[in-house]
Amino acid sequence: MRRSREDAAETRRAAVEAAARLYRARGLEGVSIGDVMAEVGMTVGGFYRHFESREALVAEACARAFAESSQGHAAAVDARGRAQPIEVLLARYLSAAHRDAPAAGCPLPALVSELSHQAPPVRRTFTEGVRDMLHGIERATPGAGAEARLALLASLVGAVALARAVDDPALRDRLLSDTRGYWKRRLTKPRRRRRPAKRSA
Amino acid sequence: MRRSREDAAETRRAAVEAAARLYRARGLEGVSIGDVMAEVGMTVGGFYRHFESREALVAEACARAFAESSQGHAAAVDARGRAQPIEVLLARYLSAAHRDAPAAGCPLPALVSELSHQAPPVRRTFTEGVRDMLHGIERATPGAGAEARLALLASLVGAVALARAVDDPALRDRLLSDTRGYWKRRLTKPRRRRRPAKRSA
DNA sequence: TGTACATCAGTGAACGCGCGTTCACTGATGTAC
DNA sequence: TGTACATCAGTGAACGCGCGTTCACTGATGTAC
Repeated sequence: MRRSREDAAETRRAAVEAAARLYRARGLEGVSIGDVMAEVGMTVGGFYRHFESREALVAEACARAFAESSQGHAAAVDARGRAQPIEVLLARYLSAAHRDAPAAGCPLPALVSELSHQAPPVRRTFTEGVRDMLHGIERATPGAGAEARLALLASLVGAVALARAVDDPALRDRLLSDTRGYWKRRLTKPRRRRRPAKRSA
Repeated sequence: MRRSREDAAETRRAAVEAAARLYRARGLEGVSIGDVMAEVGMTVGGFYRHFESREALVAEACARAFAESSQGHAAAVDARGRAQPIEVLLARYLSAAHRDAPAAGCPLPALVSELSHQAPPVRRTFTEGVRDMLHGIERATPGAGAEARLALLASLVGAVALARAVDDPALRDRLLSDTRGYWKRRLTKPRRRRRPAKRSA
């Protein structure tokens, strides 16, 4: 039952996309090759026509997940190429919608603590993803220092990961809203609408 | 080969302790019951004399890991029961030593992203651990607001988890030191050695 | 205190299961003439 | 353009393996008298 080259390429693409979703939703250990192939309507056997090993798929799916999600909130660049204000990034990243839909969200909170046990190629991909997100933050916080940016990155990832892990609804919400409130105040305090007003003039 | 009641209790205790270490080091999916029993010098069969199931051990080992680690840096209480200053908590939690020894460290960064896939009892235990750590932070930051404390909690967990996940040594260090630098400045800015100095007196 | 027996902590083999990977096979697609 | 053949995407069964759990067994410990 050979398929055309286009069909085959599409199968491969769909498998990577499905894996990128499933891994974020259930974790790297929670998804088998059979799960991924079933998701694209095929059986396990065909997998090895497209990928050398399970690990190869994991690495590729991670890369794809980062690409997808940085087109979303993390990119912080709008349709006209302007950096989006930090408020938008905070509101999107630290939203209940993001917390409740890991399959379509940022791979960082979904996979952080599994990653130290992964093979080098996967960790390399992940590291690139962290750098990408840091660049997004830099674009969105022109006035902030390097330390604040790293602390913000850690805070975003930690808040979403914790909000997903915890089982108390109130705490799940507070983790997001308080973290959002803190950084919004910190990073938009000056409120320079036109110019900063002099202190007593 | 029956053992005395004391020996049996010690076996159980040692198994929980070993599991608490192994789970933090290798993740919940990376440790089998055989691994845990081998660590205490026994074979798999004996396991079910002490625990109802694997899941029961996971929940208990999580609780134990939190108890251990809150006696360490997270407690923020010294030998005389005084709350330790926030600098000490930051320096310990965001240290290379903590990053490089997950087996003895805080379970939060070690297990966060695996937790949303765990059974209810494990998540409940974990949630308690998050609350404990938040209380530790509250004791160490008497002047801070609720939002800052949640943001700090998220930042601590995120920074250590990311620092472990990433494979670039420079970034591994920056995640810790910049996050530490940011919060130290934020939370100890006033520098009131004795009293705050009046602005122009 | 001493003896007889029940208990049960730990052993090690066995179970069913799901996993990653391999393989002989099939038949539509691609290619050479 | 038409035909003959090689290619190879996908199938489905099989493999070896490690896992969580069960079980008959063992012999030291605990208990009843």
